[in-house]
Amino acid sequence: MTDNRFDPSSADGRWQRAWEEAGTFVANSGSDKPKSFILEMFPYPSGRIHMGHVRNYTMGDVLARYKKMQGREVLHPMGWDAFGMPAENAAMEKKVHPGSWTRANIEGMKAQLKRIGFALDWTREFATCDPEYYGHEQALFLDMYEADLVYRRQSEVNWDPVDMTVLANEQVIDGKGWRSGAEVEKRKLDQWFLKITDFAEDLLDGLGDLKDWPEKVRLMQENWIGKSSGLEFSFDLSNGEKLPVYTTRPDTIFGASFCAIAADHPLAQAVTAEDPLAGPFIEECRRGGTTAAELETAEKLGFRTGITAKHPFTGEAMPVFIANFVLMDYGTGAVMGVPGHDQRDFEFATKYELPIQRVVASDAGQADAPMGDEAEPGDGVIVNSDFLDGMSVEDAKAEVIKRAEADGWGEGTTVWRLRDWGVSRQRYWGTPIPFIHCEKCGVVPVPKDQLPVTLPEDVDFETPGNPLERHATWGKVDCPTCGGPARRETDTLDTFTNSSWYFLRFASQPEGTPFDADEIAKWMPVEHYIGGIEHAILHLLYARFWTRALAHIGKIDVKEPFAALFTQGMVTHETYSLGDGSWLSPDEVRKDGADWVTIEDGHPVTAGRVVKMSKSKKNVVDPDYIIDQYGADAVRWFMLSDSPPERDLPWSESGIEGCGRFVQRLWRLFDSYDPNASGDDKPLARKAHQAIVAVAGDIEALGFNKAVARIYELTGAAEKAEPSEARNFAIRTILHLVSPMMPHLAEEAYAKLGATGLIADARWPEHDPAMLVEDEVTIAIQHKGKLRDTITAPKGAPKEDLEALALASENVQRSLGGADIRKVIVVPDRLVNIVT
RNA sequence: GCGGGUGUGGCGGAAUGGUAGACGCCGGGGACUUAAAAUCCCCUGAUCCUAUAGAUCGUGUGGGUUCGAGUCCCACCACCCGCACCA
Repeated sequence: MTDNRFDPSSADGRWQRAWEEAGTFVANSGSDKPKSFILEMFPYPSGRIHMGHVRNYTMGDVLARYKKMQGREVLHPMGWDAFGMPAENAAMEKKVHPGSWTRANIEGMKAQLKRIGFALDWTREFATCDPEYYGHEQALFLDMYEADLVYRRQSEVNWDPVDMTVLANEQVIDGKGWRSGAEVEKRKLDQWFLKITDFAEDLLDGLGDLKDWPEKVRLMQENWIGKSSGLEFSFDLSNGEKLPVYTTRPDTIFGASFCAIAADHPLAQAVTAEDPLAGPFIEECRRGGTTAAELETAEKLGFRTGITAKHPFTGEAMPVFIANFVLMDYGTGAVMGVPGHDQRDFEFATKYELPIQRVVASDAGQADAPMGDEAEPGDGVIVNSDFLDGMSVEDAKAEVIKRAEADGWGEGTTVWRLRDWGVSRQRYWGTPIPFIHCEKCGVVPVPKDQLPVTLPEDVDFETPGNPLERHATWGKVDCPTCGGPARRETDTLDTFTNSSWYFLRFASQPEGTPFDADEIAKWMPVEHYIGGIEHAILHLLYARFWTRALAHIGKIDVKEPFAALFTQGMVTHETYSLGDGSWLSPDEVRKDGADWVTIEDGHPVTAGRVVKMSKSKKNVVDPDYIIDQYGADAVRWFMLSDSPPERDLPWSESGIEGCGRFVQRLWRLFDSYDPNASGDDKPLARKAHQAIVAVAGDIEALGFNKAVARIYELTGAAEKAEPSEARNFAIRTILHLVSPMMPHLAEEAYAKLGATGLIADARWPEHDPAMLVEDEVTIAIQHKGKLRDTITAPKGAPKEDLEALALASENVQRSLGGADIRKVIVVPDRLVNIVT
């Protein structure tokens, strides 16, 4: 009895070793082939590879293998985004060192990745927590410092007054510290910043060149950078001072009825000295977290300062409020309130009973139309505004700016929503910021020959806060300038800096320097960058910024790091819960008829919504376990099938079973290959040629689900066909088309069919253009916009013939019922539509 | 709250403004088998019907443009992602 089953448990490892021994996927920068740099966002070593990683890396892998088949020299590397908070949390909870926890995770996850058979160049692997890597990062940071792209200033953090520690936004839950439960306060600290705003205009302009980025990501970045033009001017205040404000709606200036300033505005501080009630209000504003979402959803609160501002045109005295929704970081930290045409101002004015004046209307006749129960921020005609009356919003903006500039009390300015990037973290497990504080010399950079500034190993996490700060000796150094006693900077860099240049280190990793510009030039930009949509703004913007900054200081000659971006969807799974709200994992439940019950004792289970796999909801499946059952190729196939890659992929047991079956189905098809078969089968040969073109197109567009569907179709056709040369051609074609997706099965079958060498080194099949064209097409016939019949006609048949054939149809005649034909629309090779 | 996205059979989805539901999963029926697994074949949006080479309805909801709309336009609903210290 011949065993015609494919056995992944022996084949997977065998071919993975074969690739490794042959160095099949080691990138050769010296090759004269055209280069392709395929990159997926590197993982944080959290402990185990999850299905989301598998999906992400499978997509990149198919592309990498496909590009290789197209004759490209491919760089497809992997590494570890290894700094970050979870390692410190593990240290606190499990009493393990963040470093050893991270290293152990990397080892385990690397083994998991290797089992999936990814075409990765492991020779370039590194972790961002390697002193070598972060040392180079420190050098680059110092380069940026020298180029005046780094500075220090005060900035707010979430402060836990009980744990006496800085909290990440994630650690603030409903305004309270996650561990202590104490009400979080905003506190100002001296912190390090990168001048990303220097590149605001360029980062915005650059989006226009990113044709192969999703439109939505470009839009999000555009809105994030937030270029706006408006008027900056000063109100004369009743206390004799001036209050500079910025507005994007100078056209509505006649509708202004109050001014609002941020709680940490200098004027607010001044008010505190005179009004005993101001202090407590500012304290109130200081409570709670620092996130924009929190600030904007919080109730709008104001404090009447008693100061008034004089309207520049009407001379009217308007009250000045301290308000919790005004941001000190944006514009001047003060705004004019126009309740009629700004929703936030509207709510504020309603609450504090301030006048709401219409100054924009749908037309001039509507000047006295009453305001509804919300603001009207839209376009219209200016009314009730003296010399602006009758102008469009746009003209009025220009007119007010013109008058302000002519009269010298204000000027048109551009303001960016984008703020400089605060990179200071008061944490241990990150890149030490390479500076030294000297009482005599101030803030002094660590000399480059003393890099890397490495993290001390002997740290404790018994108490919250930054272990670097309380380390007995690490911080004590001599000042590099004067030699006197000094202290190391204890802040570490935001982990987003680690991921802002790792792709450059993948492309080139010399020993003494971060990278070599000539090597970089060979590989960059990344041809395809694949990762989650959650990185649409921050990571991608920071990486674009670092690339520009490094180009600006002459380190590289690359403008945009990622030529094409693809954002893949999440892997989701149904959730299971008991009545008490506790979650159950998929392997704790089974289906009993239409219901779900626990395997253990048959307790009824509620099957809940399909959501992203997460440990907290227990709706996870472990890749290792699935590979044990079905092999790597079935898992890879599942990751690519059915769901479009940019959308969520619902994991299902029946789905992976189907994939497992298809692996065997293909194996039987390959097994049925008859080298002695003869004879033609033109329709099948045509399908094969069409598939070569279609699957290539699908892969290049990252439409893996469509490529999969086409392979199913061709497989079905080949299975049904009688043995022939054409059928053999179809089988060989399927083998090649499927090889980037199911590489282990493909290698096994390739060898079985008598080929020498690896299919991983093979070329994408050639197609015959003459074989792509169909002879006959099916034409739809519509009457009254509905399908009445279909006819078969030669491709390219003239309109008159199609019309005649359509009218000859019995169904069509019945539908017409003798009605007069007014018009016949013929779309060649597609349809005939009869209009009566 | 602000910015961005998604919505099509029981499920995942396909469809340059031109035959809605390709392909897969589930389900039903049959073949093979002592039986099962595996495999193979057929059916599978809903309703009506004289059961058909018929009709009507149907792509989140409500309108609109068009000979023709899942696709374009307007308004809405639901869910998802991001909001600068999660990565």
